[in-house]
Amino acid sequence: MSDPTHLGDLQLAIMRVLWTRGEASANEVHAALLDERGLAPTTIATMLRKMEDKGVVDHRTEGRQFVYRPTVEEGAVRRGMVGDLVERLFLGDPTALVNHLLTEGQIDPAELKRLKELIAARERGARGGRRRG
Amino acid sequence: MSDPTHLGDLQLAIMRVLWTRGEASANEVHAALLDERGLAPTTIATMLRKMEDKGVVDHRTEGRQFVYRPTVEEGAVRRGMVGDLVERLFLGDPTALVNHLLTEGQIDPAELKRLKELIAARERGARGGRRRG
DNA sequence: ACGGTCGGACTACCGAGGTAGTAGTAGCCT
DNA sequence: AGGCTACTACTACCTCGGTAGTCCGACCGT
Repeated sequence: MSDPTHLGDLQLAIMRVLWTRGEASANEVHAALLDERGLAPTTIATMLRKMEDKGVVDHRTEGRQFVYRPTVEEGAVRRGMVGDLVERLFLGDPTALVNHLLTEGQIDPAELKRLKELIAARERGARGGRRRG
Repeated sequence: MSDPTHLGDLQLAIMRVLWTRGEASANEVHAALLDERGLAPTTIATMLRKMEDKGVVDHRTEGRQFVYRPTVEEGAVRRGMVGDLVERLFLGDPTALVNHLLTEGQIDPAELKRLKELIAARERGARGGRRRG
């Protein structure tokens, strides 16, 4: 439990707001998500509390209101969720996922050269080690 | 809501068995998943029924037992779930997912050249065409 | 000081995945 | 035929995401 690596849809949307703004009150989050999903303010507040419970956000009190802040980084969540998907759907082989992306036509042909550059950069620069851990 | 594009972990494992073998009885599925996750046979059977309910599998009766068959293809599920993830986590940009895979070091350096070949193949051959529908 | 408003707290509820026991039934073996 | 066995069907629970109403307390303005 409390695996910060599994977030639902709403939770992700909320996290996105938090990641973008650094921090936000429940109200601000609600406002930010209003057009995207017309939810009641209480829903957002409840979700935020549940998320704090789970440990993915944090809050401090400012006046009467809570200002929430993410406690997990976007990268970590991405890693977790992508890793999870790769595990479940591609038996742990990330390359298979890339292959899927490629062959299922989800990648714009125009993007292909960008990808090649990415790979080239990866080949040059990144022998295994140097993630900022 | 019968979206065949969202399957849980167990469901995926079951589908994998079904995809691999073409069809299987509840018992066979159970046997196939026994070491991977030590579940009760009834659990598998229940799950299978729920999945039939949801429309992702189908069964025919053979003697006393049900032989289940997938009604959705692996590719469709992959497309759905990967697309979902891309939507939720990468704002609909699949290239960003590839980029993530690359920069997060989840791709073996050795795989990089395979990827380049994949991309090259995609650039050459694959203008939308050659997969069945 | 009092009442209104704003916002968090609590509570409730739904659906789906997951897990499994028990009941029922049909077929088979003796 | 009668009982055993191997299935499925039913049912029950738990967890978690999602959704929202209501309540209560604090703060602010008059």
